[in-house]
Amino acid sequence: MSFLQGLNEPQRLAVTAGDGPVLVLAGPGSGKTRVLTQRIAYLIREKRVPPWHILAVTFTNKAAREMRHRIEALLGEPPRGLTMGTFHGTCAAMLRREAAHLAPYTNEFVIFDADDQRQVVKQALADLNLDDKKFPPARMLNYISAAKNEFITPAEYAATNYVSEIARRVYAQYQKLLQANNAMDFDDLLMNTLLLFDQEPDVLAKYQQRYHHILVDEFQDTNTTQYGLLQRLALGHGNIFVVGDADQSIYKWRGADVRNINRFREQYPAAQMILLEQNYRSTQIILDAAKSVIKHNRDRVHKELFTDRQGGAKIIIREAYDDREEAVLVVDTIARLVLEGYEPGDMAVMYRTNAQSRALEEAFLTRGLPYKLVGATRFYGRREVKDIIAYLRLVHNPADAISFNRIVNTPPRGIGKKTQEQLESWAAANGWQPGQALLRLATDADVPHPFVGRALAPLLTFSAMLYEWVTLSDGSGVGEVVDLILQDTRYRDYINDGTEEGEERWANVLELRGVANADAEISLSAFLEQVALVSDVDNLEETANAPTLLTLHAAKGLEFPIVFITGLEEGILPHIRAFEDMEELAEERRLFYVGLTRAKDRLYLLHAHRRVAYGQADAAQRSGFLQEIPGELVEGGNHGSRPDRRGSSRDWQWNRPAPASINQARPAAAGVNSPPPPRTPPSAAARFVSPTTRAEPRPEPALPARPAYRTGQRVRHQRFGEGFVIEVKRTGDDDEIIVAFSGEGIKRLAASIANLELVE
DNA sequence: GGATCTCATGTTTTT
DNA sequence: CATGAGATCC
Repeated sequence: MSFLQGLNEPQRLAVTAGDGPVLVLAGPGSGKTRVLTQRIAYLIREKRVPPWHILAVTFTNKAAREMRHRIEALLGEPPRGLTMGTFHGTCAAMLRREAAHLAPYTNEFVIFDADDQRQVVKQALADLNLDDKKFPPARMLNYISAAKNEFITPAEYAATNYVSEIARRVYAQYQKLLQANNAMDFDDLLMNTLLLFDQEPDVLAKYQQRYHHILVDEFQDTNTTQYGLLQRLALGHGNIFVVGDADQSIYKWRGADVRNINRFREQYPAAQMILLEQNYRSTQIILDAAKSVIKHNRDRVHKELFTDRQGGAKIIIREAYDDREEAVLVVDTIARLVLEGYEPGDMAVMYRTNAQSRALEEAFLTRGLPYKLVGATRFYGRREVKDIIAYLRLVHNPADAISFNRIVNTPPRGIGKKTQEQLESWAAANGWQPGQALLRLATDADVPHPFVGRALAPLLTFSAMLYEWVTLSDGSGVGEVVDLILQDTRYRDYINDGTEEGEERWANVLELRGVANADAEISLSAFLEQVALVSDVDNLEETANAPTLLTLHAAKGLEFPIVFITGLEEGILPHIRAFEDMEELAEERRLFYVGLTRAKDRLYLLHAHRRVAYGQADAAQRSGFLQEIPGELVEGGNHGSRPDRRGSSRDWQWNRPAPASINQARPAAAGVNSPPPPRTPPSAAARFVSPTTRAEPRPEPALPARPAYRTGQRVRHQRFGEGFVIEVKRTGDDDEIIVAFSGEGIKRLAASIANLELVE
């Protein structure tokens, strides 16, 4: 029984638990993924449960993929028929299969993302003659989403005040529009599945009979609707195995309800409860810090987490002058740790908001170091990518008015506002959506229509194109359809305007084309579903050996030997929006806790003295959460405000970090040209690196040596090739060198980074 | 009809 | 700052 080996007692209990409800409360790093995968393997191998009788739900596609691989490794063969995926993905599949019960939906329904949702809300507001200034679409969407997460239909929606009464009406109209577009939003996937279960007992019975065992990961982040789905499916056999950790609940804002854990215990009083308290991930120091922090939350069930990894490197807390400097500190430290033998891919930098990635990216780019970025401007959120997907969606589902509106005149083809209005009213009069109306023009030459004069020609052209694509899509690969669309619309000319940005956009289009071509067999429908449901973490490349930049939310479920958490300031973490509400503050603390517990070996916590927001720098205050870490766990102690720096009249030591590039980071490379040994404090980078990371005490590193660049000097650059120096600017600690390269034009380079070779 | 400009406006976290 | 909406001009 290889898959029971190496399990501790509670893990073994969980893996081999008998039938009936089981609740596993699993601390961070306690091997919950292991328990889930091994239990599935155990059920299949030992209990002779056919894989198709098992449903396993995870939070991300990536987690699902990983678990499937691990199960396959345990079994020695793929678990054929096992249903494993996200709630959304699993529900989408069921809805697609049961579309016959979903009128007016057809099985060609599309999934609308946040952008599309906003468009629909705006349309709904317009339909109801409501001012979208007074009722911002984003706010309306919050109401709508909250309702759906609570499994409340428009008819059941109880308005308690003026705004929620408006929200109720908008919600109702919004749903109508979605149906007219044959579209569902993310929440609908869950909600409509649950509605289907409740309205069609036969359908529910079918799935109850199919799934004898249900396993759920990240149970603390389920919402009411998801709970309802699980509860319905488990009626009867009651074989529901859930794993979660209330301390890692960080999606309350998305409708997740930690109380589902209590609800579960009430609903299944006989449920076995198993605590996983041994942490296999972090050092004692890191675990102790995390425990000290989370202890400040009230009303939580105490877990006694422990680890065998006694001791460990102390936690390093540093203040930078501003966010740019903070980023440089991080990158400097990463470069140094790499020199010490750590793999770049072993490191992650985490932050509260996506906007914070910017400074970090710049620091990496300046250094010429690669990084992996999760989120921010996600690939599938890019304008050009969304355009192409909108074309595909329209081909797939001509009723999709949102996609139609997006591309009807993109690229511009002479179908302006007025023509669009005309088209819309003509379509409405016939009970069509605009896309369907347009197709009529191509398929039915005699159809009476109101278009005359200038508007007619572009409409007919576009109509013929759309018809051509629809025809082609029947029986051809997605890639071919994409190619024809790109060709017909001359999309490249439109997007690639000769600027660097245009190049990039076109490259993104080509990348999407690559995705479409990757699988020759995939249907348009499956392709669209796939691109709608991927998350950023799903696309996280394992292979590239580079540090990962990601939000604390995205970090959930991941682990790294070395973790940096930046922006530990009041207003950032905890976020300013959480100040008023104790519950939200507790969630911010859990978020911090999640970040802390991602680290295996080393933890660096950073905050800045000034932070740029809205393009303006403001004084920032150290996060109160930092105070919750005991001083003995922190390198040099945990001093709230550090007297040696605070109150010093000048921040000069932060003004310009000495860039210690990888090539020059060898300590004290004092050459002939180097300045005298610093009376000045060491560079920011040097101060940041913990002394414990060094084998022995050594002199403070000197600033990098400065080779003698002179105007006219011929130099060679690794990437740019040969050129000659036009100008040398001595600036503070570094020289800026302006070089004219024969092939690449004029570049400004930082001497310490560029690593120029002198050419005779 | 379309391009370009200004202005204001607001940023958490995401399947 | 960065995006979006609205106005203005071609």
